[in-house]
Amino acid sequence: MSGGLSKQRLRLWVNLLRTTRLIEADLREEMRTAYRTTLPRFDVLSALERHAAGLLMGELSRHLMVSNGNVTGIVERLVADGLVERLAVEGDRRAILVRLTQAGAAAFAAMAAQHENWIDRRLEAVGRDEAQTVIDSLSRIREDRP
Amino acid sequence: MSGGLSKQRLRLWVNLLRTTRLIEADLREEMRTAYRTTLPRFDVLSALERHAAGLLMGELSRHLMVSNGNVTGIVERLVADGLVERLAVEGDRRAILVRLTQAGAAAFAAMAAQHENWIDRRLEAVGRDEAQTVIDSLSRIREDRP
DNA sequence: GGATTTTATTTCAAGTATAAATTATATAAA
DNA sequence: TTTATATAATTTATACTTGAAATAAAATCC
Repeated sequence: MSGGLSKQRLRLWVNLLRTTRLIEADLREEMRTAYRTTLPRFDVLSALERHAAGLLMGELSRHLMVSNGNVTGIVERLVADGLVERLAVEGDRRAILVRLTQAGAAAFAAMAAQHENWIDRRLEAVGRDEAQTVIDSLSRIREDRP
Repeated sequence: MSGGLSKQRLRLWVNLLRTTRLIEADLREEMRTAYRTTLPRFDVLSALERHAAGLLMGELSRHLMVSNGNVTGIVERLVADGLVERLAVEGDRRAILVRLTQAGAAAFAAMAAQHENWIDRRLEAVGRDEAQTVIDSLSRIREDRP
């Protein structure tokens, strides 16, 4: 045993989990009261906003790191609300392209600005360099695993 | 605007979320295949293991940072499996004390050792000092907000 | 003591999540 | 071509999750 290093890593994991959950809870509450929406819906809109040409259901699922079937349901509700549209894909009749509608893009723009503010306040305790340090560590963790 | 600091904090949040989700997905898969169980169940057992005298439902819910009603369901299933027991609380007939059974303690002990190994491998990329640095940053984020 | 409020938990409806099975289509191989 | 295999998405069954409402018991007020 390497001097309790594995215990230290376990502590890191617990800290990661608790911090993420805490911030997620705050964001969920803000989203709910300010926009009557949920985090998963926001996440979908956010991914689509970064891909103006649209995304396939599978791509969306991989971007968000949630299961395929899950995305089906969330997109369904967003379509029902007119924020998202589904389009047939030229040359592959299995695939479906999902894209923001104008209403969806507008709704997202308003939310995204507030979202950035909430995060800014929530992470007030970290400055630029410290943030970069943590980002680097997290990136290395994610990349370490082929 | 402070030179894009809020954008940097947003990047930090995205990194936090992606890393946590990635590790959670790995752990869920390990838990499922190795022990036919789920992360939420493991989390409940873990909290109870750290409190041998048991926890009230409300305490459990606060520890795990999940809603009250949620804990009810998970504990229910753990009770059905004989890993957890519910006890009346002397002097307060509203409260319910939840505690590991012997079987639950044994099951958890086996899982916990493996869990630490999985985390150790998953966080191989970070050493002791780096881990401490990240833990400090995360702790400060959590504490910054009364 | 009795009314009011607070606290502890459960129930409920709706949404989110997974894994496994299914459907439909596309691609490759024989 | 026919057959086999792979891919894209949905459906299904089950579990997790929340917020709000309901229940019940305690604590506080007057």
